[in-house]
Amino acid sequence: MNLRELSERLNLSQTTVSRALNGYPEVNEQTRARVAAAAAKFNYRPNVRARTLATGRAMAIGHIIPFSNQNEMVNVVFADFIAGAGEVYAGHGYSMSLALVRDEDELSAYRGVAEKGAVDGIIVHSPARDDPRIAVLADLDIPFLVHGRVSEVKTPYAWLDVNNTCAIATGTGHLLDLGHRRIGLINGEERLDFAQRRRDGYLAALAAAGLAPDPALMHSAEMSEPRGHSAAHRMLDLPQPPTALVASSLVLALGVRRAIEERGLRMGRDVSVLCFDDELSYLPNGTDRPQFTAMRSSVRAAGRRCAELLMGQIAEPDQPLPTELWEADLVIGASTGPCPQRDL
Amino acid sequence: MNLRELSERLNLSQTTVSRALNGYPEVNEQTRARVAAAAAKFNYRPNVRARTLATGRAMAIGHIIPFSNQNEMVNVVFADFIAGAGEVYAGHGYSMSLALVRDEDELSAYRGVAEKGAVDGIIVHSPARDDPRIAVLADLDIPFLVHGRVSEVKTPYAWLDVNNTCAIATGTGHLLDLGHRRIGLINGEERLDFAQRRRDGYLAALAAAGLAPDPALMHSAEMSEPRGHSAAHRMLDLPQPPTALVASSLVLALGVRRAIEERGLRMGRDVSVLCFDDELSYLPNGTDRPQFTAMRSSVRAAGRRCAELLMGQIAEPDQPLPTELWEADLVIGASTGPCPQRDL
DNA sequence: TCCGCCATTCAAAGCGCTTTGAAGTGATTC
DNA sequence: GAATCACTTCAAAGCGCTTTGAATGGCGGA
Repeated sequence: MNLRELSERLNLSQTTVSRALNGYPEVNEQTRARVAAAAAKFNYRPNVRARTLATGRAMAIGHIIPFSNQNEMVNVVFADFIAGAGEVYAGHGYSMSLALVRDEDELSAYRGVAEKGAVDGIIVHSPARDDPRIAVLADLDIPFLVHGRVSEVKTPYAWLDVNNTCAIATGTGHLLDLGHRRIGLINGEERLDFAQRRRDGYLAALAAAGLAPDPALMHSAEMSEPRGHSAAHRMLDLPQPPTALVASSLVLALGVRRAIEERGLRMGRDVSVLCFDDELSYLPNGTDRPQFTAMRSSVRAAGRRCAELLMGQIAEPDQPLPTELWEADLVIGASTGPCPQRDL
Repeated sequence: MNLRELSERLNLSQTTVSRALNGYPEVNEQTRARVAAAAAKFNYRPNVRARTLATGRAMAIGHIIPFSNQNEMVNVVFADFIAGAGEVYAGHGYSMSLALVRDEDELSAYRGVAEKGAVDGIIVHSPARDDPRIAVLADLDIPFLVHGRVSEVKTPYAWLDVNNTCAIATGTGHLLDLGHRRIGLINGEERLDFAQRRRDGYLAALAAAGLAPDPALMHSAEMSEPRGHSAAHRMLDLPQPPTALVASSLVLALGVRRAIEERGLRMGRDVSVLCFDDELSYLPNGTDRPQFTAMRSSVRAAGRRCAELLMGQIAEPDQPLPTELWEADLVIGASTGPCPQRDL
């Protein structure tokens, strides 16, 4: 059942039927009711493909998720971000088009997704420091918004980011306040922008306390549980082990905790742990008395907001490009405590 | 730059240009080269919307992820499944359209996604025992495939599932072989089909060993870390606590482990834990000496296979509906050991 | 009675591509 | 020299919708 058939059945023109169904005012209310009834009766649904061709809008947002070959890990936060964005899209009649893209086909993939007309806008995930995607997208002349930032790109672009530097500086400062002096950092891959910024925050906090960084206390790798586990072990094996660890994600922190406990130590007493908590729905850190002391910022909320900002950009392309910087909250949990007076 | 413009520039008809670009044989190789060069030069990309209208195929697969209001948790396995499916789609020129759907708008959402022509096929996630979606989709007359099964639906439909009953029966049997007699089950929500089947497997193994199930040792809730944690505590608080626990997912098992350690017990010695491991990329259980003894089946591989099966169905609609049942592997890890001879 | 106006409705022109059926070339065959 | 054929190319008809610009008819005011 298509528009032509329906309009023939009703003895009306396609124009009138289309307008009746789309709520245009220049249709007699009686006619509109008749059309609506027939549409329901014959179970008519307009063909999306034809509609998008005619209107010129795809009513879809593209999300491009990069994943490399060496490291097939799908970003842990991705599901929650998508959930947040998806909620908003649904409320606005947009659909969401996902593309998982291997690093090496990045460029072609952008063409694939942004290929003329498949989507009205794009959200860029997991940007690297000098992410080439920004230039490509700017060139493609399609609205896009970056979840995160791209330090090395100086041309303006739309983004929403957590203040990672400040967050980790605050967190590290909290550990310093507790008296810790040897503090390790277990970070994500530092080619990614957020990880680089978190590292900056860590270094800034140490510097502010007059401490020199120790390369042996800085680790960077993909953010999985076993990585956190092995990195923590390695640091705790040092002649001068850290008394506190900063983990760049809750998943890493889980591995850190396992390592601590395997050594017969207690987290929060013998070793303090602070992590960044994206408030993932399936890995909640607790509300009243969180398991981990953390810098907290909901990635799901970020997804929602990114969706809103991008749709706003699409609706009003002449507005300045939106940028938003969110501050993370420090929440005190059970994983931190005063520095043990080990050598006194 | 569209096809018409390009063909005018080349002094060729749209037909020839279209055929040249799409690899049809009836085009002079010299002409084809000329067309290809011009297309590259003018950066021509065919408009996807127009193409799908003309061909009648959307070249997109829809994924519908349900989430309820009480429980906003996005299925943990979802990201990995999507990653697997996405890889396969990319290789076949398909794109992936996601819809996050609140339980209450389920029906309308199906119309939204399957709305005439938006997608060529649909993958159904997290089916419940008597999932109403199957009937709706069958009615919509669009190819679809269920990841999991729907026990109460008797009409044929395409599916791919892990043999959950058998997997958990095997796992529980393993614990029984180790001498455990009080074994707890920490399951997912049992309105979901897979959880129901896992429960069946647990009960079957107990029955085979001549043991009666104890309701106090059976827990069912959403699969998050804190739920595993609280459920384990509750069971270990019983006058006759279990000596072994079966957890329906690795995330639950993480909470279980935390509870065990909080009580000063050691997992694998004092309390054995067996879980179902979906081989999530960011929560690997280890390969040589896994942290947890587990029934293992890769959800990413399932995603890949589901995508293949669905695309096969779309390509050859007259073939019988595919169904596939996968067996999970028992992998022995550090979390299980012989039943402690507590009261002897 | 005529005119202009408002409320409806319509025919037709796209949107940009694919695909059908026909036609224009030489070259080859009888 | 006419007929056949393979190889290329083309004009035009969709695909199913939206939207423009025009037409229709009923009505009150002049």
